Amino acid sequence: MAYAEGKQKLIDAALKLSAEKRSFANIGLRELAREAELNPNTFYRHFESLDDLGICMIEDIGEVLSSALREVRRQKFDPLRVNEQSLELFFDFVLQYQDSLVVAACERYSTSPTVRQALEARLEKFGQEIADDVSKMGGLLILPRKVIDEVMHHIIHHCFRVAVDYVEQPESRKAIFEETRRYITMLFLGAMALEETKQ
Amino acid sequence: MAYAEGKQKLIDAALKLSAEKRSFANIGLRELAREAELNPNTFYRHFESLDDLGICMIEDIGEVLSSALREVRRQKFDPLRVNEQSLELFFDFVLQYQDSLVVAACERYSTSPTVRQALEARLEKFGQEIADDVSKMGGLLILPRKVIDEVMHHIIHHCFRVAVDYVEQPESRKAIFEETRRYITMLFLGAMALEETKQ
DNA sequence: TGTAAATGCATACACATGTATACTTTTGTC
DNA sequence: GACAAAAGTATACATGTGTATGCATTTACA
Repeated sequence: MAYAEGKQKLIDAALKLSAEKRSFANIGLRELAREAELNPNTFYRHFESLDDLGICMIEDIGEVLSSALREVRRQKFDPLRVNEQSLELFFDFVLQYQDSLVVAACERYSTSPTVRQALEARLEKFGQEIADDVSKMGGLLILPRKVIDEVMHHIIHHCFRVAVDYVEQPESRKAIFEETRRYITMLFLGAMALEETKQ
Repeated sequence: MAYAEGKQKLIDAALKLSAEKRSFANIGLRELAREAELNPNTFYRHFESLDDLGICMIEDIGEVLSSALREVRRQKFDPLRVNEQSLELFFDFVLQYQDSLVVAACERYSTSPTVRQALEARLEKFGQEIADDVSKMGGLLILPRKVIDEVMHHIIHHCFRVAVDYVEQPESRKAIFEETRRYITMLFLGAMALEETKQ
């Protein structure tokens, strides 16, 4: 087994409560145990502090997102002609892993520097993975890898930001979808224009 | 007088503690009173709940930012040739009102929906004010107002996001500055390119 | 200046929290 | 099957919290 049953239960409880509250910082150890249906003291068997649990939770989220991404990567994705299909894939994925997405978005401003850092590192990695695909794909994109990274960085931040609203405001989904598509197109066009002015 | 002395003290305390903790949600009423050097119960004389105080704090921040913006608006600002001068103005302003900026950035994902909403409204207004200037200025920008609003929306979000790092990582300031400049240029160029493909 | 409202303080209480100590149950291994 | 480690539980305690009640002080204003 990867984790002891209780440990995983506590992590799951943390994820659920964090998503509900949009904050990991003000979750109590007892509250956590209650949600996981465990004795409060069991917490100490697995974690030495709440921060410790926080990092485990982030890693858990990272796993979920990365493995889901592996699926998405199979699809063709042309960022210049961002088609409904590829973005739909992303937003479906948002809905499927709501809690992970919401927590990832919210904890970027976490109270705990350690949690924040762990998350930031994961997000960066996430962006790189997508940038890999984009740069390999080539196509119309003659952008240097460095610029692709830069653009992806912005896109990731945008997507995680709007993901929260996308989850919680079903009536806005269409608008968010469209805004995101425009945004991505805008960024790539801008990046290319900027590149041209250089030469 | 605008506010009773005690009320303002509590708001200031909330701002300070929120910025330190990067979270308003897990501040206690007593903690607040302690920071403000007031009796815990005095809180109830001014606010009916913590949420109530939260909203007052956001409005306070809004005032600070808007009045500061009025200063900045006097300056010429050409987003297409984003020059050091205008961005420096912004980042100076970030450093000057650190706490307000940090809280504004962090509370976008606040636990309390009411606080979140109040903040979002303020930020939107903030973006509009800047868009006013940009669109009046005209210059090379032949973008429709709607598009300017859209671009400003993205820029505001970007700026508030990086503001936190700008405050807390002095060694990254130069990089953040440069990245932001590129970002703004990229967005405007992209918006123009997108507009052209329409015609 | 007198008086009522606004503001602030002291005490008190019930409750939830984090944590320590000691005990029981489950699990894996020789 | 024995036994040690891992996981889970029960009880207890000090501390911090939100809030209620009652009283003191300041402030505004007629």
